[in-house]
Amino acid sequence: MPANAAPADAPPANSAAARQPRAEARRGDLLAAATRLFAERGYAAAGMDEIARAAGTSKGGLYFHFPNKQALLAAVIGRAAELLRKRVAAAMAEAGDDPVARSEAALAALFRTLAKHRPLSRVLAAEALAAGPEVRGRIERIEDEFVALIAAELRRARDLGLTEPLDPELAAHAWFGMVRACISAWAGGRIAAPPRELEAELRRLLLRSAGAAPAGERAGDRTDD
Amino acid sequence: MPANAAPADAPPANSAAARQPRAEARRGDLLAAATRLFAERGYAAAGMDEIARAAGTSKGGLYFHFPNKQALLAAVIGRAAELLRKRVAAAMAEAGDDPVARSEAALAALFRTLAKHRPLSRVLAAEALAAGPEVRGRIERIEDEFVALIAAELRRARDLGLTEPLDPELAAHAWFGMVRACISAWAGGRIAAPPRELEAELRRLLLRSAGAAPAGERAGDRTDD
DNA sequence: AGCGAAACCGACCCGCGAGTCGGTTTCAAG
DNA sequence: CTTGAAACCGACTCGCGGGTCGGTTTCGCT
Repeated sequence: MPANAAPADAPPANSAAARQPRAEARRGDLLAAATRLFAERGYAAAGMDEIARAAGTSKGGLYFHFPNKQALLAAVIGRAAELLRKRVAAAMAEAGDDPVARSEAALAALFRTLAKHRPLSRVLAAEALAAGPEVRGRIERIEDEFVALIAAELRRARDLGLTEPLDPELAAHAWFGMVRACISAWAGGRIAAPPRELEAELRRLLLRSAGAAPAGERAGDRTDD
Repeated sequence: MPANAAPADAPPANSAAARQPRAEARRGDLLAAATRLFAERGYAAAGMDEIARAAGTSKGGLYFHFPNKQALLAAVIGRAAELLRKRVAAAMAEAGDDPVARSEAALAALFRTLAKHRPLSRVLAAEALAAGPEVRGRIERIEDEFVALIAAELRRARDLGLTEPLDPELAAHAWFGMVRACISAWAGGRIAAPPRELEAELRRLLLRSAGAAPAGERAGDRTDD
């Protein structure tokens, strides 16, 4: 009997194959549980059985949806990437044309999304890097995607004379690093400030580092959820 | 026969007990091999047997020097911490009294040391976080040590009016994050610039983010652009 | 030379957890 | 109601790797 056929990795939303919604829900639970446990105990220490139980199902059920542990991690990361992409793209689109405003918006969206999903950022930041070169590469590519996004805006800003002369790629990496470090220090309780102030202060640091004035004074955009 | 007695964790340089230098050398080889392999394959994936062999010895020999895998990792981290402490302290002492100069020096030392020991920074940055909460805490404490060092200088600088108003703790975390991100992007070949330029550009970003002029411009040195 | 401890070796043990598999339940279509 | 495929279950397998241990070599000391 052909037991496991595994719906691969990303066939849910498209085509006609959208099987029972119940399966989709389970898949979601599994992904959520995996994210939580990977973050809490670490990739290596989190057991498949444990994850399955945490999602209210069994090992067999888990292996029906994901062919192996690596694939599970990959799915978790993929989901995270998609979430971040969506939020950042939306924020940038809403910010208009000004490259400084777009950079600000992108960073703010990144910050808020990561802050809202601590376990996820933990997985992205640390646990996943210990799971082998393939996954490590995958994460690096996602990071670079965002860095490139920001670097492009920074280049435009620089060429328009809105910032000091700088290396856009390097600056974008540095910005990303700042956001990450602050998020993780905050998530670990090593910074006391509430997210709102943290974000404001961080924004000041970022803009000053590029030598840019705070875009237009139209900063009061609402992008919560 | 009492086989393993394990020289604990840090008794080498002090007191009279400095046993055969040959043992000390082995210990060093072991530590080096462990650092390399932890960085390359990850803590979980690196096997004790593999590490022993890479150091030119055997499992038994490895277990003579370190009681278990965790302790080996702890020793690797401890060694790294000591190296960083030494370099940074020396650089700061050499930089005199000016808090901006001291911050610059500390960051530069951090940068250079990490850049010179890629595998080590990899272990510090990622692998070790996946090895359990105890080790994770240990690393966080080391980081916080340096962050506190820089934060203190930043606070002084701010109170002297040498920088814009800012939150020293947050800024220190952000600085640390910038350095880390740039190092890891560079080590991964994702930034092309040679270390010298990278360091210079990074220094510019750091100082601008605090709104501080390079220390040299206020003293005898002149550094136009 | 001869003794004893430090240093080292590597075959073996054993628990743990990823992955398997035959079977059972759910459910939509006919 | 029947049927068969999708979805799910959980006991079992099995290799891998951390840790052990009895034995062997090195070497300082007298």
